[in-house]
Amino acid sequence: MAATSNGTSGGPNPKPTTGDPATAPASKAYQPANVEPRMLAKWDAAGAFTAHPERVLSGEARPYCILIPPPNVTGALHLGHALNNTLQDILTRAHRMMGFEALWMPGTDHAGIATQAVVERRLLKEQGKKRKDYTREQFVALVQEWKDEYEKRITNQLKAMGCSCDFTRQRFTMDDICARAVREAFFRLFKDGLIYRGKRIVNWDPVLQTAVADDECYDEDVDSFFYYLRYPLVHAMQGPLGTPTLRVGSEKRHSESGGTQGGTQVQPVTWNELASRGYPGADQHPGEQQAWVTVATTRPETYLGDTAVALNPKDPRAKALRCVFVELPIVGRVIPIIEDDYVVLPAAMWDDQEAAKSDPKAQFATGFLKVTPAHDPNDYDLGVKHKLPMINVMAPDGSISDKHGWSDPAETRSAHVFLGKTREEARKLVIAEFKSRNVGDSSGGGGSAGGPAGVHLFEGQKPYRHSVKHSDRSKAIIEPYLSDQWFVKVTDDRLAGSANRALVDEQRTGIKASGDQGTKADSAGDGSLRFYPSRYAKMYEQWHDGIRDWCISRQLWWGHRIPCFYIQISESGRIEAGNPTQIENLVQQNQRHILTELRRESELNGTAQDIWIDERIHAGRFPATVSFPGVSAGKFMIACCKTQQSADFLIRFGKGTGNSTYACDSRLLGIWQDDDVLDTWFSSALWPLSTLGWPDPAQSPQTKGLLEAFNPTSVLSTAREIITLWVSRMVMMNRYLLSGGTLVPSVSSLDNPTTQDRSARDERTTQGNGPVPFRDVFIHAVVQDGDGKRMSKSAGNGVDPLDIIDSHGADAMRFTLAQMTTNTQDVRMPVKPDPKSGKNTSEKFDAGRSFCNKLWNASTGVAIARLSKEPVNIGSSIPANRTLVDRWMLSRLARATAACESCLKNYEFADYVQTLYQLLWWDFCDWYLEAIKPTVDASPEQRAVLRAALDVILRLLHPVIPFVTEAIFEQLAKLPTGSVAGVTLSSIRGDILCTAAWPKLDASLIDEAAEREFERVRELVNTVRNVRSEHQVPPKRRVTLHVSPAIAASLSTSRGLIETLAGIEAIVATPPTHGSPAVAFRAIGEELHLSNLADAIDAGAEKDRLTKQLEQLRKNAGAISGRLNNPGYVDKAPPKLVEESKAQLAKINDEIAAIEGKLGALR
RNA sequence: GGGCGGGUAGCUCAGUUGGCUAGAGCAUUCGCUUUACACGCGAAGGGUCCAGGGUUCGAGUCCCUGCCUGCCCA
Repeated sequence: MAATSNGTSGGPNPKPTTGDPATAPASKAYQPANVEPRMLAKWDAAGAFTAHPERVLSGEARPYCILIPPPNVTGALHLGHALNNTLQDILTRAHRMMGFEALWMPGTDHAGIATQAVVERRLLKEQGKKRKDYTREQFVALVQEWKDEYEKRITNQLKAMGCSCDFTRQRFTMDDICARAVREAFFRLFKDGLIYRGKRIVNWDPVLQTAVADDECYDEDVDSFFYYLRYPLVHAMQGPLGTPTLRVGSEKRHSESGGTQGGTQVQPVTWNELASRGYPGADQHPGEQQAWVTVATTRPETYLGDTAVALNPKDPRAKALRCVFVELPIVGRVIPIIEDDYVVLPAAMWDDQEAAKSDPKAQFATGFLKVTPAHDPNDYDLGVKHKLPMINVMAPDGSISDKHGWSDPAETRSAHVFLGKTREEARKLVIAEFKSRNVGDSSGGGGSAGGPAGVHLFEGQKPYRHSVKHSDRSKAIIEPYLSDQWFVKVTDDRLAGSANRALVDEQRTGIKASGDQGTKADSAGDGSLRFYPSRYAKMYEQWHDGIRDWCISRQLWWGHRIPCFYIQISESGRIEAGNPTQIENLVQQNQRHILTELRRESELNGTAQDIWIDERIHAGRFPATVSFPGVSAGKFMIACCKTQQSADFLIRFGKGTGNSTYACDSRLLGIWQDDDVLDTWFSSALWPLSTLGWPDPAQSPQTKGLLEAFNPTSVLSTAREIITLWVSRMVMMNRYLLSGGTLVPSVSSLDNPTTQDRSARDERTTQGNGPVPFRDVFIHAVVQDGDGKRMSKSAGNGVDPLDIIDSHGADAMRFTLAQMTTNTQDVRMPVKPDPKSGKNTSEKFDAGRSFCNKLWNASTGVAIARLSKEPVNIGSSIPANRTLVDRWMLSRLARATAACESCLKNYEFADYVQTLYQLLWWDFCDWYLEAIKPTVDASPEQRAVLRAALDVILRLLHPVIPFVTEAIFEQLAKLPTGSVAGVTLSSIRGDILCTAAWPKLDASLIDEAAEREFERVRELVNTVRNVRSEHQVPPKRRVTLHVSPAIAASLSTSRGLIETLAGIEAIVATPPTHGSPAVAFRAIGEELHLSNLADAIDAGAEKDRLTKQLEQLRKNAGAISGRLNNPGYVDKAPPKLVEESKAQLAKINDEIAAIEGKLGALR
């Protein structure tokens, strides 16, 4: 998509700018709406966020790059995005100021199934139309409109939040640049044997008729039943390999005879026979009656696809059942009984009855499990293990069908009753049919109810509540469905192994710190990927240890279409439809001919290297015939294309040779592309490559130089559930596709494609060693509501960032979100509707608003006001001239700057914000500004420090609250600058704050003596304030502080400070006049007095105050002396600590004595 | 079922290798229209650090068990 301008015209902030708020304040409070749009325009005009890769490539600047986790175009951004984007912006802005060439790449994700489902729902609701009422192209165009709309909304939200993204380089996962990367990646992985097509059980959504991923499903408890079905036992002839031939059911067969059908003889097994084989409980049944086993199932309708019954080898019945078969009622299929310890024993057979009670399945189990490999993932595994046939009995819409793998009903009319029924209908019908039949009835017999001697096929049902998978998008119950899908072989060591090796050693389990090498076969890691917080590394590693191949095909229209092509060969009436062997032969005979021709022509027109002609079909890797959804008989996979041109050529080739006749009188009818699209995560996995222009950045001015300059990127900031879905896949793709150090991967020669697999294997052992896509992964917290529930629109507890921006301002939102970002996994945001607007909001954002207001008022109302009155003199602050409070302030600034740098490095956002909160509010506003008010107008030196202090604070705060700081900086920048030795405040570009340099404060500014002395002042002031408050001295009343001559001398430099801050008329070195109203108190280790508090001292209040103090002191003294009386403490604790305790106790005891004396005097 | 978090003041959360009287913001109470800020200033109250056991001179912090709660994976 085209680059979007960084203008504010489309911005969501509706309020117009009403002029310079500094000169025309309508209200005393900071009004973000008056400032934010103007700052956006300013940044835009400066092109401040456009990255310059050439500066990195030339060595002028180090790169700093963050790729935005692309939000879905399904909807607008929510608070979770706001949090993540705030953090990314803090990092980006800070590093930009630190002199890095910063690129924050924005973009959006096409979110295949989610977006398609949203658009389909809207079309149905608004126009009553379904997807298939449109052509594929029409429908995709409609989704594209939706995408354009939401992409715009998302972009505007990002801008309103102040995100310093490089909007000139915005990407979309389906734009041309990303599409090129997808084709290239698919092509390479396919060619290298890392993408394959295969049959698997997938989560099938029968409504949307597509495979969906686990993360697109949710589990919900459903009230259901366990049904108990009886399967009659029979003898059957063995197949050639000792397995029984599946016998097709028959109308003709009678239970009493051993009729033959399809070469298999079937005879009932009687209870007598089982009894003779030692089957427990067989003698409880009439001896001549046909025996049965009872399977327990929650899904009776799938019995149509059963291909075995399984029981546990430890089951005492197992031995007697060997070499016996089961005949599926109605269908008549004869299936084997297999033994597998996967099967849960019924509770009664457990050795440990307690454990059996706690296993709900054991409570319901009969010990016999029906095995339906095509409709249950566990059964599928059993099917593979025991080499069972897989019979799919459903159509893609979930109805019972004989067109997708089930062929027996064609020969048995009885089973026809199920065809076309939905899963729910089929379930009822199966139960009804079982209820109407007896064991021993002919399988196809007419439904007569069991006579008195008959035993119902239906044994009963028990209520059972269990969790059932549903599709997120359609809410339909997921059908485990066997179908043809595309897979990435992530289990390959070049992918999963390489992802684990990317972790830094200290974050890998199984890697000992030193010495014990080789505990893991792949212990030689690259060590460049690091998780913050580190615990997530374990999750990442475990994911790869248990990873399964990744199903990447989706039966959707919205997405990257799989770049693989099929040919169809007509059968000229000579081939029996659906006959695998004949079709296979046809392929064998025709394919080479067609492919040879194709290769020759593609070489002639220059697209040969972009077409991977797949001859592995000969090795049986790709099944020639497929009778499953999406592919019909006679259609074969032939090639994978890398470019649109090569695809076009292929289609032309198909058309042009449509009349050519090949062997067996068959003809090439055409070539067309696979209908499926790729899982959205496939394109997301390439995000660090595609956004930076891979495979050929030079092709577009937007991407030129990006890949070389910015991959590996600096950090990925994302949510934890994304670790498995996205982080892992990006690492695998980046490392694989950039391995070998070549940016543009060379396409291997096609000279010898049939042996490619083996001949290239040795070279490939070095593949997967490319760079990681990002060095750090920061996992941020999940925003929850006040009850710990995840925020979502559907739950009604969501908060829209734009609402917060309207009510509190973008800075306030950012500040609050950053403040909440501690190392925990969740952050709670109590939500309540705003009484005025009805929109959801949270009081938590008040903190951010107050903070911005405080900064605004302190800056404009005090600092800038004073600086404007008496400009700073150039060269005016050198250390020798600094007052205590200036030295202290500079020391605080130097410490805060260092703390901020450390926090940013470690992704400690809450600490970063806390540091700045304390610096601004406690240090700068509460103490520094108050302290300098009486002196600053007369002191050029102090004005220089004030100016520098504000400047440093603005720079440190800018990454968190960019708007208000930029607006203040605008005013500050107009004032002349004085230098403050030790403080460097420079600019990278222009005179705006977002490209001002990060402040440099010399470590020598850290002044411990000034801090100690200021602490004394602060203690004294606090104590005086406390005494005043206890005695209810009116705030305006000036009191007199009496100190000893020694203290008076030591306070000489801070006398004015103390007088200002504590409301003191004078500090005198004489005791209060005897008999005058005065209060004694202790502070800074001395006994001091305040006089002139009031005309008369309230003795009662004073007594209360002292008594309270005394209690506290005695408690403390008790604790310390208790410790000192403990011999263990004195012997074992560090001596320094013991000494400190002793000194402390002495001091407290002194104070206790002094207060006791005073209390005595008061009585 | 496997793995990972959390449980500290009324609320939301800090609390570094175990060591000063366990902190902050909001809320509450009291005082204040003070010349930047009531989105403010000054002061105060408020905690059996989930429970039980263990290690230690000393545990909110380390170990074990249990309870509650949330998430990820299967």
